[in-house]
Amino acid sequence: MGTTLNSLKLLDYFTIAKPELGLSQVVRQTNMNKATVLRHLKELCEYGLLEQSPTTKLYSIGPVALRLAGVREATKPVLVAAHQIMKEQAVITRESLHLSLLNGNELQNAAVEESRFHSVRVTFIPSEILPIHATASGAIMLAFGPETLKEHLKNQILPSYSDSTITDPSQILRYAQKVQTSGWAESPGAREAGVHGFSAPVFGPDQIAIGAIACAVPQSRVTPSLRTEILQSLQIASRDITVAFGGLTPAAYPKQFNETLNMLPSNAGSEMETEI
Amino acid sequence: MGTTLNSLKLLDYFTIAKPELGLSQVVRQTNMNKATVLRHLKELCEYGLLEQSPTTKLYSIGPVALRLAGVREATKPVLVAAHQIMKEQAVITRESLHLSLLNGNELQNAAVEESRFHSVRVTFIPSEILPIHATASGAIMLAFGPETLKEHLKNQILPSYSDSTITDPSQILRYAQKVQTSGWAESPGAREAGVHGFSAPVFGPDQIAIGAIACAVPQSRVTPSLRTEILQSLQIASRDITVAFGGLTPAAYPKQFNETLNMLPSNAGSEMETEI
DNA sequence: CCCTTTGGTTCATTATTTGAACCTTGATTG
DNA sequence: CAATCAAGGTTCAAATAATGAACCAAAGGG
Repeated sequence: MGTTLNSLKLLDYFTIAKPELGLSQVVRQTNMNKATVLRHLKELCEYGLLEQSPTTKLYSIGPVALRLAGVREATKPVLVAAHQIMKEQAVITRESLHLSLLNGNELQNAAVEESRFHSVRVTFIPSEILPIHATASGAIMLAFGPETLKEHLKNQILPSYSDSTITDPSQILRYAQKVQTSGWAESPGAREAGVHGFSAPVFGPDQIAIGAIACAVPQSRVTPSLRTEILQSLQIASRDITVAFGGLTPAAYPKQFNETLNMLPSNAGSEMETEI
Repeated sequence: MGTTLNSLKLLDYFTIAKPELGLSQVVRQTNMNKATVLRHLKELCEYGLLEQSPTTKLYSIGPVALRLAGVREATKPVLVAAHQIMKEQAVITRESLHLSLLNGNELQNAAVEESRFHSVRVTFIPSEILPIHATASGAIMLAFGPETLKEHLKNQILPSYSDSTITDPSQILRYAQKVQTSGWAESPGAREAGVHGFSAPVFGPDQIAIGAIACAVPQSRVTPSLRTEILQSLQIASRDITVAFGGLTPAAYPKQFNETLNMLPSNAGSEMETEI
C-alpha cells in the first residue's frame, strides 16, 4: 500500500454531510497517527485538493477538484461514461438496460442500451417519463430517493396500465420499504403486460438516489437463473454508474443482493407469477 | 517535498487540450523515472483520480474528480451563487448569459442562464471550450487574465469561424489592450456569424481574471439601447460574481463602463456593423 | 529481420515516512 | 484562578516505503 493512496483516502471523509473536518476529527476516524494525518492533509492542501480555513483551521475540499472535474467532464461526460457501463452489462445479461434520472418529481429516461441478442426485446422511448408507481425504477426512487417523492405520490391519481398495476399508494410505499432492505426492485408487468422490470439505484453525492438503472425483459424469458444474472449485473452497474456520476453509495446499502428478500408487489396475491 | 505531492503533480499534465496520456508521454514531461511515474499513475488510478483505458492503456482523469467537485460545490457553492446572479441579470436584459472559467489555458463554459423571453436565442453547450481569439470572453481573459495566455495565443494556429474572425495575434492583443481601459469586450460575429457577444471579467483573489461573464445576442436584435442595458447588467454581474468567487476587483478596473471607449475589433474596418 | 518504442517488472539501495512523546494555545470547569 | 482537557502542530530515531538502472515482452515500422 503506497503513501499516496493513504493520503488520498483521507479525502473520503469529506462528504456533503460533513464537508469540513479538523485534524483531530480525521485522526479519530482513521486510527492513523496524528503526525501522519497532519502531513497528509498539509500535502493535499499544498496541491489544492484540500484547503484549510485560516481562521477555523478546518480542512475542506479545495478548488483543484473543480478543475479536475472540468477536464473529466470535457473528456468523458457522465452520460457517456454511464452508457459505457450499461453496454458492458448488457453484453453480459444479453438484455436491454436503461438509465432513468430524477427530474424534480418525474423519473425520466436518460440513456438506453438495447440488447442485440434477442429479436423479441423491450424497447424504450428515449427521454420518456416513467410512472413512479408502476415501474421497478419508480419503487427504487421511492426507497432510496428524496422524501418529497412519497408526498407527490399520495397527491396523485395513479393510472392503471395493466392488470398488475398497483394504484394504492400505501401498498406501493409498503413495497418501497422492502426494497430499502433488499437493495433492488422488480415489477412484473405493472407497466405493460408481459414486461418484467428489475431495477437498482444510482446514488448522488449526498447518498440519495438520483436515478435508477433498470433491466426490462419479456416475461416469457424470465427464469431463476436469468434473474440471478440480471441482479448481479444491476448491482455492478449501480455501483459503477454511481461512481461515474460522482455519487456515493450509502454504507447501509446491501453489499450483496439477496434475491429472496424482495417480496413482489402484486394486486392478485403473493405468488411469483413470473417464475417458470 | 512529499511523495504524495509528486504523485498529484502528475495530474497537472492532464488538461482539456490533452486529456489522455500514456506512461511514456508523462515520463518525458516530468524527467522522472519511468518506474516511479508508473507507480504514481497506478496509485492515482487505484483511488479513482485517474483511470486507464483497458484497450489503449492511456490514462485520463477519473470519476472521483466529480465526487470531490460535488462536495466542494456543496460546501462553497460558487457556481450556484453565480448562477443566481446570472438569473437576475438575465431577467433584466431578457437575454442569455453564460459564465466561462479559465482552466489552464482553456476557457470553458461553466454555467448558462438561457433567456426565456425570446424564441430566437443563442444557446450554449455546457462545458464547451471557447476559443480565446474569437470570443468577447477571450478578449476579456487576454486583458485581465494571467500573462501566460498571451504567450499561449502566439504559439497557436488560430482557426477562423466566420468572416469576422480575427486570426492575427497582434491584432487581437491590440484589442485586448483597449479592453483593459474600457473594462468590457464585445465580439460581433467572430465566433459565429449573426451572434454578437458582450463580456466582462470575473476576478480571482489575486485580482487576476479567472473567468468571464458574457451575454450573447442575435445580431439582428442589437440596438444602442439594448447594448447599454446589457453592459449595465454585465457590470453588476461582474462585480457580484467576483465577490461570490471570493475574488477582488482591481482598483484600476473602471467603476463605470464607458460605452464609447471600446473600439470594436474587425477584419474589414472600424465601422460598427452591429449597430442598427 | 532488425530497430525502436510502447507499457510494465524486478530488487538492492536509498531516503522518506512514520509514530511516541512533547509543545503550545485556547476553552471549559471545579 | 489554577487545573484540565482537547485542539493543532512539532521533533527525531527507527521502520518502512520509494526509488531507479537494468531488464522483459509485445507491437509497429523500415
